[in-house]
Amino acid sequence: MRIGELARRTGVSERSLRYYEAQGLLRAQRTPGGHRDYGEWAVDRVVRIQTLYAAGLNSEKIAQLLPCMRDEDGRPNEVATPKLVGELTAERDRIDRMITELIRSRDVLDEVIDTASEGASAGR
Amino acid sequence: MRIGELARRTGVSERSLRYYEAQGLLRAQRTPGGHRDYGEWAVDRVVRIQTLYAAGLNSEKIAQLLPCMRDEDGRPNEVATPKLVGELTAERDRIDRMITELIRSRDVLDEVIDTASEGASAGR
DNA sequence: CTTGAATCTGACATTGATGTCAACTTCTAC
DNA sequence: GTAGAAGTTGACATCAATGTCAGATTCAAG
Repeated sequence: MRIGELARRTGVSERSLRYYEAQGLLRAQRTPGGHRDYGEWAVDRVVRIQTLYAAGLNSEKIAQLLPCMRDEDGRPNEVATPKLVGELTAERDRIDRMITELIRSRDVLDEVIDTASEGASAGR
Repeated sequence: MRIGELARRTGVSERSLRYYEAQGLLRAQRTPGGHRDYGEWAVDRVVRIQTLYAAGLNSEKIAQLLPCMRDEDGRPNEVATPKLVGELTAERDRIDRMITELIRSRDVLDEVIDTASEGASAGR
């Protein structure tokens, strides 16, 4: 498929897809005329990239991590080096702390929302 | 206390504290000479601000939200308007989705880390 | 008073993914 | 072959919190 379809199917802009390629996250075959041509696997790949970006990893870490991830149908292409494992562990812990903080923030919002809703239904 | 001490005690840079003030998030008394003078309450306030920033809220939302939060010792100073409640609910749901995504990312990292660790201890 | 630490304001830089625009090329359907 | 849709590259803009620097002022202690 070409870039337009991939963008539509993943909800990611063409601009970002080209950026991913520049970052070494997403390779594409080229047509004789130079247009990018993606296989079905690209959809899954883009979703993964987005998820990892959302978790606060930068392009470089994602580029190192992707080949170590298990495909739905197979084994990883690479195994993380000890250095990478160390960095990923740090990321993991960061994400863990972030989850804790987010839960706290969510609880705060819930309380404010609840308070306002109670106040709206009765003059407590 | 003055800005240096507040920065030290909260781990937030002086630059950011001044920025919070400019955004209407953090008020300060002023000495006759114009230096900022904070009460003890400021420490807690800054921590809250940081937590909400980490949750992806922008300055404007935080400014609206802060007066609706319950102080440790008392009731909120304001109750959220219906409009604000709507916006906060959207934020709450966004945070909720983000937590789900983060957990997924954390799991992915754990798997990659575990795979590499297994491989290091035995040739499986 | 003096001196050095701390603070003030204001300006400019940074970061990194993404938006947007321009000029050009390729593809597809007629 | 031709028109219009879709794709290409490259450049510049954006956003928002924070870093950093400069020059001036204030504070606190001797």
